[in-house]
Amino acid sequence: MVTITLPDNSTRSFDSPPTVRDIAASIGAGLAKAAIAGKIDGKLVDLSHPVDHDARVEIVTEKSPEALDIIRHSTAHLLAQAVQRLYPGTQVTIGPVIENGFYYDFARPEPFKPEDLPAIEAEMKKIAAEALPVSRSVKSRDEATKFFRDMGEEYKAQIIESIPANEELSLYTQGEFTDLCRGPHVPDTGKLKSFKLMKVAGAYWRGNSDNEMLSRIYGTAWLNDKDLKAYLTQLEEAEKRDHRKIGKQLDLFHQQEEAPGMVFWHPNGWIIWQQVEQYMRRVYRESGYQEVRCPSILDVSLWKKSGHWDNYKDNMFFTESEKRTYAVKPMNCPGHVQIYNDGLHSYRDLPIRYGEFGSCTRNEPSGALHGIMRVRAFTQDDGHIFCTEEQIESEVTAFHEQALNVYRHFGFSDVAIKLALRPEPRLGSDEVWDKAEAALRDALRACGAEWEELPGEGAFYGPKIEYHLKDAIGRTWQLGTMQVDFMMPERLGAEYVDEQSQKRHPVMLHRAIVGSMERFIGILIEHHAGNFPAWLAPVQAVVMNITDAQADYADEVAKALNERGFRARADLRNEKIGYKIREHTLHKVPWLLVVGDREKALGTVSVRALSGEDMGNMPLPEFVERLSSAGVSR
RNA sequence: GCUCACGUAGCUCAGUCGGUAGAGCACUUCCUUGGUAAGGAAGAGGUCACAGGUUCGAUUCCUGUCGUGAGCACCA
Repeated sequence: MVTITLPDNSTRSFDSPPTVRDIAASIGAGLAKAAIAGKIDGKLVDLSHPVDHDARVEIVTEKSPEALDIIRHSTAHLLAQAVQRLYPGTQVTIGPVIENGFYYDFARPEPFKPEDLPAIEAEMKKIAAEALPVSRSVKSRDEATKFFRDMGEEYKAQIIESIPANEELSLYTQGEFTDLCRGPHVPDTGKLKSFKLMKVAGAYWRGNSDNEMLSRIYGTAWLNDKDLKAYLTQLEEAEKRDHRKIGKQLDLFHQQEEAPGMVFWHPNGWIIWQQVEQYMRRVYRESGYQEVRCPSILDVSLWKKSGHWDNYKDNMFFTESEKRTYAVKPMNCPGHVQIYNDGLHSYRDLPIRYGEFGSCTRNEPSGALHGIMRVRAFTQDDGHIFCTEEQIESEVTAFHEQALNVYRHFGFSDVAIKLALRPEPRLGSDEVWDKAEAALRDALRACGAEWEELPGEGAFYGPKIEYHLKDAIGRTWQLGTMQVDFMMPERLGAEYVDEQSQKRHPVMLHRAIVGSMERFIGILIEHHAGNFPAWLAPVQAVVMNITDAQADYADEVAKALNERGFRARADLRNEKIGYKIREHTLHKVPWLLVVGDREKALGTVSVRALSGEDMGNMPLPEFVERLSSAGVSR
């Protein structure tokens, strides 16, 4: 006798152990049909799983939060089966669920091509239509290894060898295809309806670049066609926001072959940069930083002392002169330590905070470059705080507040915090790392923040807090960082004199809010889809005359606006007003001012917002007042 | 760096099964002076990424280099 408790706390008894499917059927035929999997005491299982003891059981249907992952995982198997039907001899490896879909890595001499995808997808649809039942079986380690070796599936055999001995090995079979898998899976392939293969790519076996490259196929899968379509639409939306495209449309910057991973900022783009920089400069000032500036190249000996040479020499640029080797600086911290070291410091001076818009150059691998988001020459809003251990907490909490304010100011309100812990390899003893990690945890706790911990993700000299922001279409970007560093001051000989006249090493905090200016502007472009808030817009207003008769007045209006600190231009071209409006709308100018005979006679402007909204006719001073009160000139 | 794809006018793209290229927009000139998302006409503009090879002939085919894109790996 087995007693089952359902989520509504009702119970059902069975004479012999029922399967999850039996339980669903006993509740209703409709539920049995909709069932995808089950949960026994919170653990996900297949529908065919027997329940041999009293337990709480839940039927997983499309409405359950777990359903999507199961469907995606099963769709990955569907892909593998289709591939093996069409390309016999292809070895299967792994096929996990990822955000929005799944992938499967295959081993074969010829990698898959984009042209192969339609045929594979068609075969998947065919297998889904066959509605093959999916069955689970358990094999011993030796049996399973032999099973896959006999089929020529060397990678699967290797995976089995890496699974801990105490774990059960389960196999899932659908038709002629069997895969090693933890499960659970849908009961039959007919449950898989809304999927699409997206792209092919190379990927290393076990994620290690020393291993052979496999051929990966990415796919997306959803509960229904409507969700699938919505996802594809969202991808199109992301494509429209691409900063490389908008950067070209709005004439913000360009990149060219002779300077891979570097940016040529055009006048429009540089205005945005300056707005961001001036704003961040104010943040430095208001939070007690002194702005400094360091040389771009420094003798390589300094980078050997700091540890950067050991860890990053392959990613640094070097230059030589008169038998000395210099490194183009990849970071600003050693420079800031030199400024700190030039003079004697008392404990009374601490904390000392230096800020710099520091230009860094790193020889990033060519494959890592991406528009202005990942470049070789970039500028950080980089700051370093020299303080005592006791001051860490208050410095970190103050920074935290400041960072959140900045993000809000730029229109980001959804911020997640992560704490990256000690990596391999690293500098320093475990005791020092314990201390550094504890200091950051304490500070976060003091801020009342919630955070996620990322083991192994810290910098080689210290752990770091990371700020991850969500943009307008739900993508996340890591921006700010706060890192505690007990190593660098000692390595580079930074000291202060304490109350007992003893020399001691200060703690160094590395911090950035927007991180790379290039990347941040790229993110701003995509977040706003090019429709910048007026304070960032390269051109805030364009004054357009209707006919030549108002050219002088339009010019006057533009001049008056410029004199009041706004970025305004007059468009006096001999074009129809509709043409000018279209053009400046496409260039995303926040305000379009139309002046004809009426406006000229009355000294007014006719205002049109970027959205197309007609804001009516108003005297120029009133328009200026509106801009000022909207905080546009900051 | 690795795998695959791509590189044609300022931009977006077509095209050439090997006979040195075309559209729209932008640009220049002229006509038009028009009230809220494209008025008309004419003109100019390209060593088809670069370097080799095959060929009577290469933008087209082959090889290499550089760059770009999508992933992987990397991201102090």
